[in-house]
Amino acid sequence: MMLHGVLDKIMPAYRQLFTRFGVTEQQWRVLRVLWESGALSSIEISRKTLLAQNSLVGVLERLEKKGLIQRMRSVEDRRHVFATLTSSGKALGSQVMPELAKIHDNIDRRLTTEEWQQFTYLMNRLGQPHAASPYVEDTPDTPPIQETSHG
Amino acid sequence: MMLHGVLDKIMPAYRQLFTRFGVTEQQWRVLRVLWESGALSSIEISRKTLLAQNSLVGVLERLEKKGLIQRMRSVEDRRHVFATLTSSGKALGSQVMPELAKIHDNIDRRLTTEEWQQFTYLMNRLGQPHAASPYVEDTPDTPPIQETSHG
DNA sequence: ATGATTTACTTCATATATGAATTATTCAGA
DNA sequence: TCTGAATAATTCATATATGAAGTAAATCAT
Repeated sequence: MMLHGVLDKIMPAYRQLFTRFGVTEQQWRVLRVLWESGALSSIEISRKTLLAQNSLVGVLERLEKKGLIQRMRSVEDRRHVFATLTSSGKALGSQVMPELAKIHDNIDRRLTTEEWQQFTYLMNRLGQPHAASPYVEDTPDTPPIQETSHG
Repeated sequence: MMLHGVLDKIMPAYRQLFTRFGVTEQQWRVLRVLWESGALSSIEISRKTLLAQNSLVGVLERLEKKGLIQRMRSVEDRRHVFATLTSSGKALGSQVMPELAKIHDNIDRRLTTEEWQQFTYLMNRLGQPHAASPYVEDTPDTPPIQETSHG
């Protein structure tokens, strides 16, 4: 509940910025990872943005419709669909970045460096189920392979 | 992003429980506050559950359709719509509670008491815009209502 | 009182989120 | 080689999330 509360308080500022540039938060997340990593397959984008594959389909569609990205199937493995930024997609990035930095900076200043470390530490702990507990998180009969995604 | 990551990791366990009982997480949030507070107006439910009014409309509709709650307009102020639990709504609550406690307990154990205090502290700080910044967040005149628990 | 506002709720259009099922490919094993 | 399991992407149905607009009922200022 507290997590939702914090998100409800910090996201509007971001959302307000993105809508001013005609994209949504999720769409921006995709643009961002593309900006940083170049061409990525849908599944890689999914991992980096924490957006589910099926949700991602629509996001990519809308981004392509806006002319910000381009999709194409891989030649080696035709199951993969790669996405790349178009020139206008890159342009949008450089326009939003400075404004984004302001918001990001403000949030950064809300905690000290030490507190941010604490924050990261606590978030990691919260994400891991308690070991000495009878409770078992949804890991049916999956082999001892460490889950990488979110579900 | 980290906040999303944590939510993605802790929510599935809850969701799995709720779907087993035929309700969604949001629907449960509503049931829970009703269980605790009795009859509540839509706007009060909205505040306590952090669900937007317009989203809440649908949630309440579906809960009513399932026979778990009942809606009726206030007589004093006919703008208010109050919701109350039906007998089966209460029954569901007592069924889910124990299971819910297990999950909640496991999450509770992931941090020590001190760490939980740290957590609460950091979350509050994160929700408040940095004072000495030119950046202004849209904070109307909402009174300083303090959230009590993390469950 | 009465028009202008505000308040509580609802509706709309659009964008996700989620779990289940499909499709197209690739891969592994008899 | 042929078949069945595994992958990556997509589709579907249903439930929200969000911002904007609309309604009806209460309040305020004049």
